[in-house]
Amino acid sequence: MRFSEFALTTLKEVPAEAEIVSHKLMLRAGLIRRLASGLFTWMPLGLRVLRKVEAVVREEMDRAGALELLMPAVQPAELWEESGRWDQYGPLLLRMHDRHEREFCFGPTHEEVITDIARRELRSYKQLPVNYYQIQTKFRDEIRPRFGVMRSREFIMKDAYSFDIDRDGMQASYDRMHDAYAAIFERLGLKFRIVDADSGEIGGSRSQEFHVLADSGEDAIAYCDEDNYASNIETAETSPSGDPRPDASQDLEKFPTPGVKTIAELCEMLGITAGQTIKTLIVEGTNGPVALVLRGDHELNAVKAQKLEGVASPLMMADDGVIRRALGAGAGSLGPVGMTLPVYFDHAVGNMADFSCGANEDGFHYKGVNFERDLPAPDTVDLRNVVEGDPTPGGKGTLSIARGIEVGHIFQLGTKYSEALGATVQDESGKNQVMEMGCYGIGITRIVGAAIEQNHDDNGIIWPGPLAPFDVVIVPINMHRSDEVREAAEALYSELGDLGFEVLLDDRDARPGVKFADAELVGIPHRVVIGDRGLAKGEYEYRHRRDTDSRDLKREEVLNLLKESAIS
RNA sequence: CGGGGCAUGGCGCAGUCUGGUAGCGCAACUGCUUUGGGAGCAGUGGGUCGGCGGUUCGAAUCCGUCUGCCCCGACCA
Repeated sequence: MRFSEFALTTLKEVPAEAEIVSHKLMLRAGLIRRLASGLFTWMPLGLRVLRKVEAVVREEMDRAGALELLMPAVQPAELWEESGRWDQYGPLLLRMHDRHEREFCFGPTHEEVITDIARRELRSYKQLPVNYYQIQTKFRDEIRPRFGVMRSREFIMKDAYSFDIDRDGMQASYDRMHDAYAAIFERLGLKFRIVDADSGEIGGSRSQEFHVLADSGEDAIAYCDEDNYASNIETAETSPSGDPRPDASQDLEKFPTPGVKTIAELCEMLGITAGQTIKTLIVEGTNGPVALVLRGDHELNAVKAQKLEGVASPLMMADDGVIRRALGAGAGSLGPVGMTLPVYFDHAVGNMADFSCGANEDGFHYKGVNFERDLPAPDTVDLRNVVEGDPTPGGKGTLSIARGIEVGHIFQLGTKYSEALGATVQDESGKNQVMEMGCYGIGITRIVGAAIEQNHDDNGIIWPGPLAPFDVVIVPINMHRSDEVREAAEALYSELGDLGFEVLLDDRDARPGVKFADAELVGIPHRVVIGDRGLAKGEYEYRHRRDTDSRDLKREEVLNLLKESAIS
């Protein structure tokens, strides 16, 4: 491709809408342009990258025995009513109707459609296992689209669905996808981690997420390499410490704390740390509000809390009126002493002694509170997010916390959808069996953003080789004034093209600095500079995007080096 | 959806408080000079100042209203 024919516009200044690096760089390098909130056009350069991702995903899916098909993006409401999700899915689902007033939605996912296909196509256990996949545009009417392509409303997803006769078969299909996903992210050259996850809205039992590690990631991951453990923080479990509770050494004292509303304020007033306090959160319950008690420095884990008996799911904090009616005090002055609501204590609270907490009376707190003396010893449950240094569930190490971008998610669905839609096959004895399903998603468009988050510097993008829109950029210096330079550049351009490289020839009549800056912004891995200066010595200048210095090489050396890089 | 902010050429912004000629930088176009790290000079094009309504002799500027976008929270590939 000749730069002069590529209609690429790069930006020196960043549009104000962009906040994270990948979004800024994608706009500046001309990969994407925004149409409306959460809607992006993939420009020619960006599309080249997208296609690279697709190609790798497709190859590995095919290799794993999955079958590609393509389902409609628009889906009839009836199917969603059959699965029960028409009412469940809520505003995330973009609904519409046709000229006959029939209801449809723009598919946010395709469990319903694929299960419908499966129940029509699959008759016998002999046809199983089957794993269908597609690479297709989804729409989710996100509450808050942001970060460019990372959380857009329209996005491209690879979604796959496996069908098996029994649980063992499903497990095998799941394991194959697990391995295929690992191979995909490996090949794409991304640093990633596989973590245990909550199965959430889609339903089902086992589920794991694939996270690209990046500081800007929206998810927190708890992991421990010694113990071979990794989990989304949503599902990382804590257990009671085996240590005995210390004895009480202080007397219970109630004291005035006018204006103290937060743990931080309480700590400042008493000169203690948050770890010596207790916070009491009131959430909506299925049968009136429920109190959740955590150590002051810990964070409530919503996924864990909403699974507790009597707690409303999805989790909702009780509003101030409810709290006041139930306890006679505001949110800043609550505590477990004399608590009249059903209450859950976090494991970590069970080990506390001489702690401080609210007195359930506005403007008053207790200090020197102790279990078994001031309130009954608690049964404890897992309520909080793990923190750095917590023991692993296996007990062999301690947890570290990293941030990640979720680019893949695999689920064991079981029979949730096959049951609802009646997707059965006959088994060996001729009896109808409900098929066991798994589903497997990869955010194709998100991968592009995630790759940039992980691979960039001050000058721009540094594409991992397999993702690069071009392999090589040729930068001729003064091409329009030097016949030697022009001929050398043209010759190299066509030769590399013949060798199968994707080459960008920067044939613009621009100053060198402009070309260098664009080459770096766009992030093409290999750069070959050709100028009169080097040609006089029979040399080209080569530099990899990751290198800080360039090397003067003979033409043959450049060719060999590129050929070698293509093999590895 | 709740809270905060913004809307002025393609992009980044000033001007708004205190009403009176729409401006700067980048980008684009033309010409000349220049050519190894985002060049210089001269010139050109492009904006109903987000929409609608109001106040006023006069509105980018004041008032009302609507829309769009961004940021902070619950959702997710």
